[in-house]
Amino acid sequence: MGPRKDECTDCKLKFVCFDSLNTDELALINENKVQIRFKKGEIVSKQGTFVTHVMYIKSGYAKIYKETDIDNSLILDVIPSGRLIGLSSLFNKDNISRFSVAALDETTVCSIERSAIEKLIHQNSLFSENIITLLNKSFLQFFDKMASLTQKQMNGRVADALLYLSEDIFDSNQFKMILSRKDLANFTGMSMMSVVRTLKEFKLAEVIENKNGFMNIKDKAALKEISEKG
Amino acid sequence: MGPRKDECTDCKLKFVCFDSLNTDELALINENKVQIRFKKGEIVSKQGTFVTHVMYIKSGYAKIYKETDIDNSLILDVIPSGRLIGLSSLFNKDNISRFSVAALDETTVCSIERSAIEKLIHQNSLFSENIITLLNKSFLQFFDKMASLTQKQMNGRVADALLYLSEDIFDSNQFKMILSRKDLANFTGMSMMSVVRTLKEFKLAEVIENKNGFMNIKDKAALKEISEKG
DNA sequence: CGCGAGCTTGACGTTGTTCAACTAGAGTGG
DNA sequence: CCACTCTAGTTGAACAACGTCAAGCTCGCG
Repeated sequence: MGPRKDECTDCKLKFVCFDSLNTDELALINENKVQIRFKKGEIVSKQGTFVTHVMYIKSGYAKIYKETDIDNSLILDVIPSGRLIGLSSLFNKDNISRFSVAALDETTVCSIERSAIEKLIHQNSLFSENIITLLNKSFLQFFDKMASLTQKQMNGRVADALLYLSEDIFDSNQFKMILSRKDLANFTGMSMMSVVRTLKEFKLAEVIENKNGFMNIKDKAALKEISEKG
Repeated sequence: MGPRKDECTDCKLKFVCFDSLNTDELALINENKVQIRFKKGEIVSKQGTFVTHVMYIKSGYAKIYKETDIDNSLILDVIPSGRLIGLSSLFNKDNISRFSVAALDETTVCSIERSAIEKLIHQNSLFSENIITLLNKSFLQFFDKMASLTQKQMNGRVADALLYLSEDIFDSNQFKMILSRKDLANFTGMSMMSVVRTLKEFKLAEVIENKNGFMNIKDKAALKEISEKG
């Protein structure tokens, strides 16, 4: 978890909105960022602290979660590499973070000064458009998640979570289970025991396979049907 | 519900982000907008259609909702006058609306060409900042709503809904109940019957009063306590 | 080999939904 | 002005969904 400097200009991973920046602008980002490695489980950013940075996930995975009660939280989203965290705090007068971020695996984060991003939004309208596009993508995604959480029951919600991991995060039917059962519970708004029972049902129905910390979606069609039936 | 032209430049109601526009820019909005009146219950914009406009609520109230099943929906938000709807569709390639909008009362809407707003975002960075600020305010609000819906049980969710109406929409302890029981159910993720029972409890505990379509919050402290206990 | 964290299981209790019957009030036509 | 109808709201009883509790398991690690 030591700070480190890599050049943004050389970064092969720069994504979406960074495309619209010229060399000078990338240099501004470069001067105002720190690269940090986190181990699995480490907290990247803590709810209630001041938001001074936007985080770019260079490699690994992170979860964004709201801490509600002790021992209870809500995972708002799972973030793979190539995506930004904390855009929703831009231009926010009340500077206090409304959520925490933690690494779900060995994860490298570029922590970029918020003010640098805000400056670029002012001077580069294409960058600004890209930021708005990114925000709006998450927006629509959250609407769907909200509908899933409120309108579906356990089978449907677990199916949605697995499909989300498979399609949006890993783009594969087989993936490492970076979410613990407790995490899955907090992601679906269920108790851990209910998650376990639901996964067991799926396993018995031969819809999924789950061994050694890996998830294998054997029958995606069935999973989609479960998701749609609610 | 006939179209009509009022001058944006004269509009006393122009809000937040429109402050940052100069006379020419306001004129662009003016040339690309239509003002429409809706009666209570009328649909302003329908899920599944193409998004071509951003809507400004000039007077009245609207609900934004996702239609899930027949006879079931989820109210994402209630919008009072002075606010914009449809910002989340800006710069979205996939142009199809993910939610419906309906009037909750006699409501006047200014329907503004999406492309005009997008053009202004490109040419006026302060406007662009204001749009991002607005988007982010809703973002943080949705996080809270999601936490409420998933972590609290009925009493807490109904309390949250009433507090939201009281504090964020009407800014008063007494207000016209623009949401029907069914609406309240779709807003809190409950069945209508459970909403009725919960409100009855609140009435018996003298926390609220509810007659002739008006809601009166008699004991806000108690309501807040219910909200916090979950 | 033993310890502990994460996971699994079953029995049980609570929460909230469903169904069905009923009521109140608003609008309609005679 | 009165029945008539229609919709929104209300109520209770039965039931399903889900969480809680407590016990036991598994596997990696010292």
